[in-house]
Amino acid sequence: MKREERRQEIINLLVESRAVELDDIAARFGVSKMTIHRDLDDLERAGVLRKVRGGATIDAGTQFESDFRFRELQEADVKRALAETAAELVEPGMTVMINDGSMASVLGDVLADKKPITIITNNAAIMERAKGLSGVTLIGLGGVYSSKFNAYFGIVTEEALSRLRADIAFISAPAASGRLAYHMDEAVVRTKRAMMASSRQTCLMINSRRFGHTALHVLADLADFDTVISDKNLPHDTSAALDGGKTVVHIARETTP
Amino acid sequence: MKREERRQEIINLLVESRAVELDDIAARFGVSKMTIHRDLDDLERAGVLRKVRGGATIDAGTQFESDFRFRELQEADVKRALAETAAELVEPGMTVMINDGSMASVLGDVLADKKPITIITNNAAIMERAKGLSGVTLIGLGGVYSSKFNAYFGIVTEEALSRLRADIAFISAPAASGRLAYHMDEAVVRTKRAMMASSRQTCLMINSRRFGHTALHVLADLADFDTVISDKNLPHDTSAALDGGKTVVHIARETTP
DNA sequence: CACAAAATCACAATTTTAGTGTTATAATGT
DNA sequence: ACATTATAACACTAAAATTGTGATTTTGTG
Repeated sequence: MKREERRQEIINLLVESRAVELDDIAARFGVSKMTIHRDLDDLERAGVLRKVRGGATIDAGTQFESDFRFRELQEADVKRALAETAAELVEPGMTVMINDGSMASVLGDVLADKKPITIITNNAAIMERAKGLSGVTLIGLGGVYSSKFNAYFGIVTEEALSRLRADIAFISAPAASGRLAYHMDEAVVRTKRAMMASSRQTCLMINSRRFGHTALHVLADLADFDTVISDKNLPHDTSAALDGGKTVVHIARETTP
Repeated sequence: MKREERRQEIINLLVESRAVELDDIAARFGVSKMTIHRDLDDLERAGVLRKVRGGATIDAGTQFESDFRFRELQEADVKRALAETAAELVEPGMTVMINDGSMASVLGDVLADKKPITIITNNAAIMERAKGLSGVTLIGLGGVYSSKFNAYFGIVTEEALSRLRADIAFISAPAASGRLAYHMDEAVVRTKRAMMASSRQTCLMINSRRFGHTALHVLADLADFDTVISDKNLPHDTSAALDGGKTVVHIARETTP
């Protein structure tokens, strides 16, 4: 087991049980306590957890859940599966919009294979990676940078979007319930909506775990999207509610069982 | 001597003599020819030189001089001196625009001390570094990414600028002669001009070595700027031509004699 | 076209770096 | 006060990066 896997596992444990004990995880992974100390120190520096005597806890509810670096680490396999399913909607030569979020950054990587391609995004992680690639025309959206989301937002972003048009927009959301998707931040909602308005087709990418939660602002009705991509645990009521409408639901198949 | 030092030295040799011989540099650094081959291959991939049989040459005038990664390495001391002089024009709380170019990126770093500050830029290097800083509000301009300049340009950039207003704009130029500054790329010229138009004050930062050259497009008359910052080798005819006008000329003092 | 010089390739040898464990010392909570 | 837990310093190991060697291919030139 590699270092990063171990750290990912520690995070998973934390998400489930809110707290972990140092001795416990050292034994579980068969490494020394010192190594676990170092893991926890680094994860603390990254803002993912809080070290306490004898272990670590998660700062649930607050900063943490909306923290980019945390989400960056979470459930990489599901993200990749969704991204690969989404990539099937894209042909070389298309212009795609991709929004903020770690799921979206994974999509950015996957789409690099579809070149030539034009990527329009406000997501700083995608910009950073797409910069170097030949065959990818990168259009950054600009705006006020938000470190919380590692992306750009605001009037500048929205106006830029109003002048652009893409073949398809890939949108992600941190919460959904029934047929509605939610987001806690107004500026982010506005940018996502502007992307949807500027694209011929729209696609929502959402991990099934995000269902059953809500947030302050309604982002959109799932039926507003042409395509919804999720995984096999997508709640039944949601898929039933979309049945018969224009929205096509794709269930990503697991690549790593 | 480490790999990167050796490569930097190869670039320095190349800048001086326009061409280098493979056997020659292999002997000089006491490494095998194979290693030099690999150095040259990588530098060629980075767009810094052109491999020829038996060695390598610099593509003067063309691609090379306008290559970001090359300029990034060159004359770091002069750049820093100019940037520090420029920083004196900035007070905490101000909104500044910074254009593309390696000189500008250095300014970005120096300005980080003046916080709180708002930085508006199309320069990807600055965005990357300013992202992490607290006290710095970063407004990215967006646009089509250009790897040649490591920055964003185009209609999106210009329209964003038309909606913004800064206290001061810092502009740099790769060539100047007499009282005119030049640039080889039309899109870049338009962005620089848009920045000038959207700022209360304008400041040109230019290494004296850039004088005596021209390029396809005239960027601006030096007298259009409120301030011109250069070093002690600024040509006499230029400083004379600005004398008596509104433009203030600052000569950066060398920090490393 | 031949052939010497140069370039490339594939692999082995070497150096460097990242990750981990051990032990000694300091800090902490009850 | 003292049993735990945390930190620091150093040594060891595995992995990755860098370099060199010799075989093989390509290139320019007479």
